[in-house]
Amino acid sequence: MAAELKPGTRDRGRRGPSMLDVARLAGVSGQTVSRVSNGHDNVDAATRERVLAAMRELGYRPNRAARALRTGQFRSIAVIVFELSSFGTTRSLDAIATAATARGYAVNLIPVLSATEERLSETFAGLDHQAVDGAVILIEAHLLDEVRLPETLPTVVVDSSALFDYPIVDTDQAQGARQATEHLLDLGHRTVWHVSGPTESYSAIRRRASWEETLTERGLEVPPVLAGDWSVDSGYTAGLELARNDEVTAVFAANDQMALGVLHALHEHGREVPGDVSVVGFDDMDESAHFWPPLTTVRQSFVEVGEATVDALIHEIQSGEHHREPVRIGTQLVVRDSTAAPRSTP
Amino acid sequence: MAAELKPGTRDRGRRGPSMLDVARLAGVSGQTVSRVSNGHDNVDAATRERVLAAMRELGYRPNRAARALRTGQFRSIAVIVFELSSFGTTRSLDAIATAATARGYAVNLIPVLSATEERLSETFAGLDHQAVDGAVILIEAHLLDEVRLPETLPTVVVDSSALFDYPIVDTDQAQGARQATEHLLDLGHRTVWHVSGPTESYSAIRRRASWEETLTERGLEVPPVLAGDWSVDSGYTAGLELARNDEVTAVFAANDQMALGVLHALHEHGREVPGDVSVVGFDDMDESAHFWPPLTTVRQSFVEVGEATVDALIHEIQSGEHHREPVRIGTQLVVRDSTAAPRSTP
DNA sequence: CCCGTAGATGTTGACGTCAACATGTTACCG
DNA sequence: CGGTAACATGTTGACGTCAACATCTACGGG
Repeated sequence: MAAELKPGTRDRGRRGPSMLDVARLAGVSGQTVSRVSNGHDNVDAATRERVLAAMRELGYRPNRAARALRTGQFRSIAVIVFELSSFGTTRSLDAIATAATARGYAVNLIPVLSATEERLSETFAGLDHQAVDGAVILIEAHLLDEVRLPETLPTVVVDSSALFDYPIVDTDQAQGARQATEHLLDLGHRTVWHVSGPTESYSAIRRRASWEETLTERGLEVPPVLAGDWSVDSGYTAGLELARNDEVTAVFAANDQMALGVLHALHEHGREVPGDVSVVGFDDMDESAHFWPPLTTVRQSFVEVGEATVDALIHEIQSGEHHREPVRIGTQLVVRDSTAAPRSTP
Repeated sequence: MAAELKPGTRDRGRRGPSMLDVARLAGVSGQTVSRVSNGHDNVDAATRERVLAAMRELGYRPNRAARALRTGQFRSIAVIVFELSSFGTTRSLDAIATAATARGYAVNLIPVLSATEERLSETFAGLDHQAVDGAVILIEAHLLDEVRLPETLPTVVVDSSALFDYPIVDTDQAQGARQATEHLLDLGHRTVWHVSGPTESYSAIRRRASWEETLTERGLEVPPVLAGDWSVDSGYTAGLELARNDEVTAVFAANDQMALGVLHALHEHGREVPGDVSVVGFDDMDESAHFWPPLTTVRQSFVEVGEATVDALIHEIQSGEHHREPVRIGTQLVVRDSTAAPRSTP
């Protein structure tokens, strides 16, 4: 990609017109301009027209800094992310940014440079320096347990934690994991192996717990868990182990990226998918439909989670109260070619 | 994922301590606090210590709105994106955010809700409402040709356009495409087919031009281009066509996602990779090493592009001048299993 | 014909910070 | 020992906006 600068001169340094400039041109007071600018209705229609015309003529834009200084609100929220490499994080960020923008809030993207406790503390402390009214924390919760959250700022943690007593918005991880597991069992598999996300992630923990519960409910053996970290590489490593074990006929990976790694390892070892082994993922990335074979997976609605998250945060910002009603966003199983009945059903 | 709110009370509404509170506690004037706060060196060491102690005790944080109002600078840049679905965009955003944060600038993420001209104009107009000193535009350039860029704001367009006369920072698209094409030719392929990015993208245009040039230089036939749009789906569609054509033995896709689509189509039609057809991508996504077969691709350094972009923008913000020296960031061919010599070299 | 009232508009001051300028203090020079 | 540079610190006002309050006008009822 290329970067380019706009040519031509530009009067940097000179500030734009202020409310008073508009007021002068329209022959009214600054306050009236303010009222028009904020959409208050106690302004005569003709006056409003005159002010709007003046605004247009001067190219007036309200100064956000002054407004924020005066009102004490920035109309801006921070989103703290660790890495944009994981599909889930990226999608959530997109959804949150879209929802916030639609609600008239700006989004401050704050990357944590490395996932050490120290950096994280630094970032949270720095949050007070940012011009924001609240924050969404898009980082696996475990890291937070050691770290003091900002105390003076409304905060929503996406991916809940044992330390916080009531989760507000969540993809229904349990439902999704159950759908994946049951799909494989219903096809006739004896049991289902699991490649989990990092133990520090509560999403991962819930998916795993639900997988285990589903097996137990049916009185089935629960195979040992292979722990990954959401990355393709970790899925591949787990896959190598699974490929060596002839007993494995069905695998549920906690996300699509790890599922891809598993597929890779199985291919390498000449185990056919879905002939020898069936694989299910979680997320439904754009790519998943084109894996080889196309991946059966669980689709979650990042859009809904993003909207609910932003709503909860804005509600807290504006009212000072928590939104106590938990919201569960449903999941949907998408069946593709990576799953089939086991070759030899006894 | 889950969202959760911090429990406990919090004194919303009450503002934090101001400079004057600190000044009072430290027994100095507000101005001295300001000097300490801004790291000026004309403050006595003992006084500075006293002020810092007072800041710590009160939990003082400078108010960004007031500072911005006073100085006229927000120390914040906007990044305008269309969708976070494409790998390149996401990676660039990550790199830009990291670079900007490291340089003390906040990042305002501004999503364009749909890629219509109207929405784009709206977004650019709205830029003046944002509390930012400059903007990075991370949208394929073609859309911009129809749209007035913000005029009063330093702006850097990532992915240059014919309308802007000097690209500043760029992955060396030409070099990358040449590496990919030559790699295939050096393996003994007669010619190389190309699945291009959207014609509105200048990155895509350059990759395509360089591929064509490389073939022409060697006096080889230039096959018709298959036009994609960066998406996996479009790669799959192009792949279907390529799979039907027995003459095709080597394909260069303009990004990894489309390469994945091509692989899918080839598999479906029973054409072996790399036995029958070799495939090269562009980007080196995390996933690419685990495609089946692992994908040969061109790695580009988003980090360097991001840093150079932010540097150029900040330079313009602070000096008012354009940075005229173009920068080209090199690419690197990563050879994996998706490429090999053609089966029958005549 | 006066007063009350509602709605439109104006005036004032403060939000927190920092640049510019003013003042105070120390120390070194010839 | 007066003069003055070099440095530390203080005072003042303005950045652009909006809430609170003050004023003005028009109109209807008594």
